Amino acid sequence: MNIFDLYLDKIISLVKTLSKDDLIKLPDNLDGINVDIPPSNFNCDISTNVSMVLSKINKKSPIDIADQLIKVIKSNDSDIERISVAKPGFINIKFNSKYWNNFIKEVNSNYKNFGVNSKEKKQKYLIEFVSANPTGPLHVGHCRGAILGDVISNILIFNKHNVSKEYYVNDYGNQIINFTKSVFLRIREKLNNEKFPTENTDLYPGDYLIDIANNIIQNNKKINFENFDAISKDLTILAVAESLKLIKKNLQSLGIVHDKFISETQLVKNNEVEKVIDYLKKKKLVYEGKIQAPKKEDETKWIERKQLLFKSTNYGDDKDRALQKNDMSWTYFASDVAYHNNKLNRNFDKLINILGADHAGYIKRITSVVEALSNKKNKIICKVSQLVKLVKDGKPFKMSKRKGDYITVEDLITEVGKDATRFIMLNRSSDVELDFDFTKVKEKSKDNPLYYVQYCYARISSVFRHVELDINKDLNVKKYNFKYSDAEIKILKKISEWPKCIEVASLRLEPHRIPIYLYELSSEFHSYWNLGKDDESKRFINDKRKISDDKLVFLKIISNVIKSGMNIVGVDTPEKM
RNA sequence: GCGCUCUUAGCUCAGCUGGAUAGAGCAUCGGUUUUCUAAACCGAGGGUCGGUGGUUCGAGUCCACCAGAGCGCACCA
Repeated sequence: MNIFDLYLDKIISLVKTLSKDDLIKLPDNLDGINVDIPPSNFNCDISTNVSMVLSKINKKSPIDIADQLIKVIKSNDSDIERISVAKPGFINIKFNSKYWNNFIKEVNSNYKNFGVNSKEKKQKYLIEFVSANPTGPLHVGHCRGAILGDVISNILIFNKHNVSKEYYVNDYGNQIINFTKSVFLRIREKLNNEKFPTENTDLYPGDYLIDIANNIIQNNKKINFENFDAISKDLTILAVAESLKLIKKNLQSLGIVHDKFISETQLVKNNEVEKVIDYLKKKKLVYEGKIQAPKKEDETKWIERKQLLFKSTNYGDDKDRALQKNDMSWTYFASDVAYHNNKLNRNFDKLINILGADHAGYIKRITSVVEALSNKKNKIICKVSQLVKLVKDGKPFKMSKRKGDYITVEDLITEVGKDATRFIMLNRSSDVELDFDFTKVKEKSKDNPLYYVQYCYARISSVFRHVELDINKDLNVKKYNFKYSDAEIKILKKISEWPKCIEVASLRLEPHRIPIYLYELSSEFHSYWNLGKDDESKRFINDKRKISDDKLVFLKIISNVIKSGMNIVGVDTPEKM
């Protein structure tokens, strides 16, 4: 139940009636009309700009139109306490207590669906995220995209969409060969005491490879680790499986579970790459040609060569993209084309890809391919998560893959915990770089928004505990005819914004709006709570250790909104802290 | 050189797809605990929304140009 949308419908049907009776002229397009939250310094609940939109065509000032409209609006709505016109021509409405009683009743009895965007068409989504190379455990850099993807899924699921979460396993190509070689050398180190060549920069030096090597030795006693070429294929499968085990464990400790893992090697094996490229050739979108050197590049070093190219310039990319390497094997892009074709064949309504900032340049070519393959625009949405700058003790902290001194997800979770990581990573728009300060995130104080919101829920729980009620049980109130104070209505207004928050978060795939909303709601609640210090009548529990129904249902709906918000974010709401 | 993203208070950032007097937190200064949880609250100071033009009833928000920061620009994934 979105009160802003409901009122917008009301206003629109009202002006339509007026126009039928020839009392007012309407423009062709009514989309400009909206019903919004007024700034807090105006003492009213909702406001609308109708009169500004109607002003031009009626050749009257917005104020005059507004004066005309408020009489009609008021006489059509018994829930209005006060209606007024403000400066440029806004119509401001304040509701009476009957309205807020109905609101609170509605929210309490349908709390499970409060906030769900019911007008959105239910769709089938495929969201691909993380997809880090299976060459070792995840590190901090992967976290943001992982959490972003997970919470976007949660929002879509909350809105009753069908969502499939997928991880694309890049188990094909040079870096995998290097990885397998590194595992092989670690095995040799263990079995034959041959020193691992740490000076070779192509290899993976990390200590986790020793564990992987040990596991493989333990479980595969029959394999003869003499000749790399003889066993490289089998060893790749084993090594990737070990990596994926680590990655899945990392994801699990972040609270993330993917529905499906798709292997690049499998796509290549099934000839899906050839098939899709043949198809694109027939559509004249793949051809043999040359790529010119970018301006920056030293032209003497540039080797121009005929190769298979995809015509992404047809779709606005700056150059066509290579599909084959000079050894004729497929490029990463080629198998990604096949992967996206595979996605499209599974009949999803929308595809979502979550990418890291360093892959942002990749978006154009992949959206081009999806457009070419599906003949549809906007079938795929790519969402970029910007970098996370790590800060430790007030100083930037650089990770180096070379030295192997990067912070893994496991380190992060043991140090700051899953909930704090998720909440902090989401507390900013994904479009901006994020400072992740270890010392601050660990602090259990007001510096940390997670605890601020959790504390709000814990305070409400403590009231329920004191009056011996279960906060998790449904609350049945027989009669709603309460009188709420201005301070309480302020919070009810904030509650009424929850569906709007969800709507925008889901429409624009911006999950950060949820933690921000929860913080604001908590702030208003804490403020209200402290009123009880000076004024005993504002306390929830009275001197007879009882709580009245109005306060009880008021607390209940706040706690429900916090709980469903925190569920979407994927963090706990402890009843005691 | 090209592309993408960003620029809002001393610092870190919100700003609901164009609305009213631009908001939080931190930091600074000053207050509130015989109390349902002080992990909280209240108050004060702090702003040319990077710059210049444009679009319109109305711009932090949209467009153009300029400046600055980050990321990317092979047959690496």
